[in-house]
Amino acid sequence: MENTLFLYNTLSRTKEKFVPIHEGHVGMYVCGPTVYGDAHLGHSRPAVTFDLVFRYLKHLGFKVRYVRNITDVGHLENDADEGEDKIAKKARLEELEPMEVVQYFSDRYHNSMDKLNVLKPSIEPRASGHIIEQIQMVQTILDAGFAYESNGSVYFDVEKYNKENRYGILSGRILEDLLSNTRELEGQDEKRNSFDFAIWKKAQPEHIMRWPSPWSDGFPGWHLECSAMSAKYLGEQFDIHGGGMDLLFPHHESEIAQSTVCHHQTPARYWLHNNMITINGQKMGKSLGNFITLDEFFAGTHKALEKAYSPMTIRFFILMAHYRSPLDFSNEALQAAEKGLSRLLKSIVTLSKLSAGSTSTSNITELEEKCYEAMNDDLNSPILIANLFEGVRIINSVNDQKESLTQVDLDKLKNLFNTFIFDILGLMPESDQQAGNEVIEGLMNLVLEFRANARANKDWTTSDKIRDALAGLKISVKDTKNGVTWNLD
RNA sequence: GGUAUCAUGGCCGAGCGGUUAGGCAACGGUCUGCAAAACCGUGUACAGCGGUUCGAAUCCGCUUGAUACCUCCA
Repeated sequence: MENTLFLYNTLSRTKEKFVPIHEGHVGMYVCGPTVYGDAHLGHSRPAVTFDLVFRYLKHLGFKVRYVRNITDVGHLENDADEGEDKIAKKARLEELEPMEVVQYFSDRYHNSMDKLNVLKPSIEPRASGHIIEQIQMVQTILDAGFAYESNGSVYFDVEKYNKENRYGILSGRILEDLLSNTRELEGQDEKRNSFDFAIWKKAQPEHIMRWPSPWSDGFPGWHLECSAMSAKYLGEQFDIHGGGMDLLFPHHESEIAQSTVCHHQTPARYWLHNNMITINGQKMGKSLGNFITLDEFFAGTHKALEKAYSPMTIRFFILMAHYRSPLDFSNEALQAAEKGLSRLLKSIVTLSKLSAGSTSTSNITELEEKCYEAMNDDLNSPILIANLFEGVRIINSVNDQKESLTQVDLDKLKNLFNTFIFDILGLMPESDQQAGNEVIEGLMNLVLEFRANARANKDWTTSDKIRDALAGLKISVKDTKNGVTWNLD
C-alpha cells in the first residue's frame, strides 16, 4: 500500500492525504436514494462516483465497509411543517401500502444500479428499520439540552448549539446570515428559530407512516436517519461520508450538529461531495421536472434522446468528467462517450491477440505510474482515461507493427488494462452475444469463406454484396492485413 | 439578498505559474480493389478589463455571465 491517496475534503476545502482511523480498514457512508420514483440520470452520479471510491479503496488493499442507506420515511414534501411524507403521499394516491411503494422502487433502483455495474454496498439500511435508534438519538439530544419539545414535535436548537460549536462548519454558512436571510415560511410557530430543524415530527391524523414515541405518534426528522445509521454500523466516528453537493446544506450540516451533540466529535473525517448533472445548464432534479430516468436512457424512449444509450455508455460518460465538476447532458456528449468507450474496449480484444517483440518502444511502467497518479489525485478519472487512451494508441500501433512490446511489457499492459478498466472503473463489455454461439460462428466462417474466394477472384461485386448484406444484419466485416474480422454492432 | 462554485478550441472535458491533456467531430495523409478500422499530421482555446511576476488559462482585483444551496431533491 505504497500509494498515497489524496481526497478533497469539503470540511477543509483542500485535498488531504487519506489516512484511515483504523489501519487497513475504511468505513464509508453515502446518502442513498429516497425511493418514491424511478432512478434518473442524476442518481447515477453519486452511485458511480462512490462506487469508484469503493472499488479503488478495495484495490489499494483496504477492507471497506460501505454503507448506503435507503430513505423510506421522514422526507417531507413541500413546506416543511405542512407537508406530508413523500412516501405516504404516493401511497395514498395509488392506494398502495407505503412499504409496497418502497419495495417497488427499491427493486427498480437496484436493477438500474446492477445494469450500471455499481457494486452493492456492504450494508444498505432503511430508515424505517431504525426508528428505535433514531428515537434514542432524539432523547440523547434532548437530555443534552440541545433540543426542545413543541406540540409533540422535537426541534434541534441550532442557536444553542452554535454557541459552543459552529453550525456552518461544513457549508461555510454563518448563523447570523441564516437568521436574516431565511425566507418566511408558513406554520413555523412551533420553532424558536427558523433555522431550527425537526428531529421528531408529530404525525397529522391522516398520516399513515407513524411510530409511537415519548413525544407523539410521529416520525423521525429528515436528517436523523443518516446520523443514527452511520453511528450504528460504522461507529461514532468513521472515515468517509459522501453524497451529492445538494445535500451539503442543510442535510450534512445538520448531521454534523446532531452527531456532535451525541458523540462529541465530527461524525466523519472526510466529507466527499459529487457535483450535479445538468441538462441545458440546469440541475436535473425531480422537482424541476427535467429529469430523464435511467430506464428511459437504456431504452431511448425520452423525447430529448436521439437514441438509446447503454448503461456502460452512461457510466463512461460520468467517469469522463471529474466527480467534483458539473457534468452537462447532451446527445453529442453521450455519443462521444459511446464511441470512445467502444474504442477503449476494442483495444482490449486487440491486446489479447498481440505477439511480443524483442524490444519495447513504449514505457509501460511509466504509463502505469501515471494511471495511479491520476487516481491518487482525488480520483481524477478523466486523467486516468486519457492515460488509458495513450495505452490504446500503443496497442493499435503494435498491432500495426509500428511499435513493439516485449512479453513482460505486454503482460504488464494486459494487467494494467484489466485492473483499471474492469476492476477500478467498473466498465464491462456489453455485447458478448457472439461468444459461445457455435451456430453463428459456423455460419460466419462459411459466409466469409465464400467471400474470401470471391475476393481472390477479384469478384468485388459478390464480395461487396456479402459485406453489405451482413452490414444490414448489424454485422460489420473488416479486411485487415491479418485477415478478416467481424463483430456484432 | 446571503453563501459557495464556475466561465477553456465545433462539442464534451482535464489543467492548481513555465513542458502534448484526452475523447468526439472536421480536414489532409498512409494502408486498402473499394470501404471500415488503425496509424501519422493539422486547430495559434482559455468570458472581458486591469494588476502581481522574468513568465498566467493557472495568483489578485473589478466587470459581465452561469449554476448550486439558503425549502424536499443525488
